[in-house]
Amino acid sequence: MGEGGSQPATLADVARASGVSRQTVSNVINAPHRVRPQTRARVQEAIAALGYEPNRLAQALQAQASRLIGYRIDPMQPDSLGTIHDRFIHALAEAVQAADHQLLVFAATDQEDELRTYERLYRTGAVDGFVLYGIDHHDPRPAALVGFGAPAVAFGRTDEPTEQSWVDIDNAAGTAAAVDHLVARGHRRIGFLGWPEGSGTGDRRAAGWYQAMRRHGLLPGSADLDLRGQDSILNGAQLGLALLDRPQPPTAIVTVSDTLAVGVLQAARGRGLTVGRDLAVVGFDDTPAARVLELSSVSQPIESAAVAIVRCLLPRLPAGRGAEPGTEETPGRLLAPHLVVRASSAWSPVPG
Amino acid sequence: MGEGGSQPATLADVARASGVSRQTVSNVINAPHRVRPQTRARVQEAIAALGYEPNRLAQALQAQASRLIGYRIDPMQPDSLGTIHDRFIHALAEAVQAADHQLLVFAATDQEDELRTYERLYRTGAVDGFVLYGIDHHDPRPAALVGFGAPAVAFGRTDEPTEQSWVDIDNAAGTAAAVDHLVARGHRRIGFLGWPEGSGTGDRRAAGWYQAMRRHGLLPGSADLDLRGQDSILNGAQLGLALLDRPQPPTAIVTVSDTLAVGVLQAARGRGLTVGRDLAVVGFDDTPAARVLELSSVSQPIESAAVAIVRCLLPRLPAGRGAEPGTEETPGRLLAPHLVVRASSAWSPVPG
DNA sequence: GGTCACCATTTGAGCGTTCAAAAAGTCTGT
DNA sequence: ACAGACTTTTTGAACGCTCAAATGGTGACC
Repeated sequence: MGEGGSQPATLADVARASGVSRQTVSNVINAPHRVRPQTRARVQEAIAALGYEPNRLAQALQAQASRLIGYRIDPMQPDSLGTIHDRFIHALAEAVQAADHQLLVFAATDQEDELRTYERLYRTGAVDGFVLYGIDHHDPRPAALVGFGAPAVAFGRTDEPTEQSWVDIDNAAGTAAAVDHLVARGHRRIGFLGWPEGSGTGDRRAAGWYQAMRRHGLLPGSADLDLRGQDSILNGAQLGLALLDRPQPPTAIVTVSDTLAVGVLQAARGRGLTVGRDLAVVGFDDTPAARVLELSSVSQPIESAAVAIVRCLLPRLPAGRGAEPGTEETPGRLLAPHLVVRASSAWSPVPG
Repeated sequence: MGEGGSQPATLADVARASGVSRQTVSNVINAPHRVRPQTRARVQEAIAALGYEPNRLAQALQAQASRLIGYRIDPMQPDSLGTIHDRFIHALAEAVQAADHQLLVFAATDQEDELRTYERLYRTGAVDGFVLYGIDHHDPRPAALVGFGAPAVAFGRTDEPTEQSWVDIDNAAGTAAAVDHLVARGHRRIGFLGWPEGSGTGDRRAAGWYQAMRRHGLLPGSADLDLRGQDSILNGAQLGLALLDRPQPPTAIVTVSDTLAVGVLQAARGRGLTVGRDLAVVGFDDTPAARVLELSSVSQPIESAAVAIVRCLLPRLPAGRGAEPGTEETPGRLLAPHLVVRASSAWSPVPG
């Protein structure tokens, strides 16, 4: 086990110590069945004695596979509350490590720089592929990666109809679950605060509200309770006030994000309403802020998403072992979120 | 520029295309002055035509330097608000890239796993060194890394008195600045909410409050306004109420973290006080939550910290160019934070 | 014109690993 | 005892790059 601060042992060192050739040592590690048990034992002893571990750089060069996955972290946008981005990175790192790869994380100043970096990292062999975060339709990044042949899987759906190129949350199901929950509590007038049309993700969350409302026979009656705006607390407060000042105000509000929901909490307070008693609010993303503020929120199964992404990516990587035939099941590309109910939506408008 | 989806060009390809040997191409890139201008031009033309970029794996193997820095991301603790951890990773990635390195980010399940991973990554040549986050005295990690000779720099001070092994924020100066600011606004009774004794960082922040209070002649008069508890919003609220219910309550409260500060905001609301009008509050870390809640907070210069860390690490890395003699200035190990004043502490208790 | 110094370029080797093929060893059956 | 069919082990080459040393060209100087 020992070993001072000296240079790490190499295959040749182990070979010399156990009186065999380098290749035999290599075989002991990579194809033990080819080596006579007696020799194998002797070599393994030497491996343990020298604390040998194969040099990853040399393996990478020979295999033409760095076993690194590239991932761009974007600077967080200053307006919104803490995101679930950090949860995603952590989950991704874990998933990638489970597949004997590692995560190479880099920063880019803008999108042009990002694209250049993707290409450089890939062409210099620094990474074998990429994971993309926050991708939506019409994003140029997936196409650019396909352009120079880099394997990539996006979190968020891309334009490519083909193969396994993305994994996404079933956003519509999330808002629909929020509506179902509120209806079950007895709410009939349920508002929605969303993002401006055009963001696929926001549109799908809006569609979930719309479909669930229609399913419960609450449309077109509540059609005027659907407002949109940029993702900021201030906007959430303003739009929230607009809803609360309606002649027939909603008893519950579903939002497209926790950020907007926090704004609604402020608006309610501004109108003298106690959330959870006079008004129900449900956010989206289950950020730390939601936990802290006792805000019900739609939680994305982001750990499962990371695992699914890696499962999609792996077979397309040079070092991707062909995935044992038994475990061949197509990974779900659309993952179901689940609603976390907290005090902000515990209230029922009708007695009983 | 072109190039389809074919294999990237190698040094040999460029050499063939421009009619010289591999080494000459290598020299054009790494030591251009050794090559006759005419030849150089021809080779550079071929490089551009083939879109050649040196293979990083091959360089790494030859140089025995991966030019990767290892960094463990820990799962965020569920209780506190969003941290500044994500800001740090981003800043670190940028700083590392500026030095022609990259960041390898990994997850570990516990500390034992973390230490094992450090050693494995280092001994397999996967990384050249490490950056440690959230280190305090008596943390076993720095010593473990020294144990197998891996270069590492910590954010937060280590036990080693030697060399450049850490960079830290001047925590005491942060809380002191908060006190100074409040005193300048006319406050005389300024409370402090800290962490339990034993965390070096928390102790230093407490010391900053204590020293500044003494300097302004407010001690021992206000000595009973110093309370401690674990970092959670609930604790902040409870300790905040304890302070506000004193016979002579404070007019301002400095906290060791934004998390506790948010608790104080809740406590104030619970007692019918409006923060910024009846009570001043200052947090620590300048998290997104502070921005959103208009909470004054001590902001850590985390981008500068990342740069300083890389500057400490670089000369100890195998690929670390010896740092041009001109820029030899010792990087500051203790960085000054600055106070961001917002509505929560805009109030003055005395007229004028 | 030959020796020397100097610049430009090439050759050979090696970083640590694995693949492919060759060589050596072991067993069986006749 | 020897061919054939194994199994086990070794050799040589390669991945793409850079270091160290060798080679080829130029001109200057006596």
